[in-house]
Amino acid sequence: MAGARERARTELTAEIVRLAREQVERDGATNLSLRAIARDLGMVSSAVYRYFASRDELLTRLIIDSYERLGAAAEAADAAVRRSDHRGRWRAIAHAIRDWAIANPSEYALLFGTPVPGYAAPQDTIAPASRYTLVLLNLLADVEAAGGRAAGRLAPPLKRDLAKVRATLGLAVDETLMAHGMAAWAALMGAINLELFGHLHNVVDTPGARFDLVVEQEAERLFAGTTVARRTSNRA
Amino acid sequence: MAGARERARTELTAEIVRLAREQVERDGATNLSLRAIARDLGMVSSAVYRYFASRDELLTRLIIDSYERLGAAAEAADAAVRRSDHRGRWRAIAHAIRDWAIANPSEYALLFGTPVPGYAAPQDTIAPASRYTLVLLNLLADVEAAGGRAAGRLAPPLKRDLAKVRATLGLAVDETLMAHGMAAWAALMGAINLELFGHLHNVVDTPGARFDLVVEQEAERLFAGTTVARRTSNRA
DNA sequence: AGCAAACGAGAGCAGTGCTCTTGCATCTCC
DNA sequence: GGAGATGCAAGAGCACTGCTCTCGTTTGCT
Repeated sequence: MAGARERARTELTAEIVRLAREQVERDGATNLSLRAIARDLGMVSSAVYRYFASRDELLTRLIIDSYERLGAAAEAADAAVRRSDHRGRWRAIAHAIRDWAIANPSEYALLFGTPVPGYAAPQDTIAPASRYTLVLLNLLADVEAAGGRAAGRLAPPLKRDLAKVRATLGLAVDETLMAHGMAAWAALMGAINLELFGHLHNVVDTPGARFDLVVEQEAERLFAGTTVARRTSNRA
Repeated sequence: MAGARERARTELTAEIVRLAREQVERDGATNLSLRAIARDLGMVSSAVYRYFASRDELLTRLIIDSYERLGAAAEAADAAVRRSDHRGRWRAIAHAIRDWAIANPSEYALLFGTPVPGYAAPQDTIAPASRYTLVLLNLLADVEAAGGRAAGRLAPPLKRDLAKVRATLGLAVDETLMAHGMAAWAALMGAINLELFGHLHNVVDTPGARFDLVVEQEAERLFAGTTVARRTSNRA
């Protein structure tokens, strides 16, 4: 089995992806060049098209991989904290996402930056894309199970959407709590975006401290009503 | 005065910018092509370089214009609300920013999406860039003047940075309140980003309703302690 | 009137994504 | 094991891109 041809194919495919990722990290996604990859490989440009039908297809592959890495980072951070320490888990997840973004700015931009105009995300990206959000949703479910509730009243259409999400994912999370969780998610991503895309220059030089603030504020909002876990070590 | 040559120059410059903006709106910033503009103008591509030294310079011009428009929209929305109705002003500003983003997605992406790798924002973009944030900061100053205070303790380095900002801008805003304002700002931009860049697909179909939620939550956080304005019409 | 600056046109360089043909290597089926 | 189908790399080529340089012409200022 594993004919020489097939093995060469998978190896070359992996090599292309590796070089592509290097290029994206160095020059950004817009400057990804199939021809440059071909040159590095000692091949002619048309040969690369045997492995990826187009530049977009290669980009899609990179996007999927990046989502998986981000998801893995979030999962690992979450898993390292005691299950009942919801605040600690939130902090860990949020910082893991930010740390990953800081460490891999080009990849983060690939996922959360400007979408390429012509490019429509294919179906096979949505599963990996939801991996890191699932970590947050699972945390919400645990909060709910521990008796956490969120105050407030939701607009009926939003409530309906969220009920649908709950049904689809099979998660036991109250719509209101989920809505608060999504607001926290938006604040988290917004803080990272502002920091990473340079909108804080000439404003604040310590984005890390500001990020902590956002995380803490969201924690306060999400877990203020939670009546669990005799207050033990809550510090990160 | 206004020699024919000079007049022709300013007219052509304006025409180039107009065509460039059209192109960005239609095809996105990455697909902006000087050659295409030259074609539309009936000129040869090299002639355009008499007016803009490079593609980046033209993009910078577009960015500045867009920041000005966004700033103007925010200012207008703020001005339409009674000064003492801080909640209403926050709502108006937030919705104005979002509405502008929805109406001009490509321009918004130009401002807040992935920065072009090689591109460093020139000095002359930072003043227009801070125009819409100034609207928010002025609101904070009014809240402060009305006796609004924010709870919580800030990390010393963040507090120092914010004090510097206050000194630079000459704004009378407590650091803690400013920090809360910046968190609200991050949440606002995060919500818009997620909505506009398609990260809510397969999650929530009514981003408008969800956006309202974020705005309301931030309003709650910012103005909970404010002890002003006998509660009158607070509805948008 | 004379001169310098501004200007548009054109050719050209280096790069891009992508297609098509051509010949060789490999794998598969009889 | 040989014959035919398939996979693959190479090369040429098309239609683009940003940008540079040169070369006449037009314009405006002195």
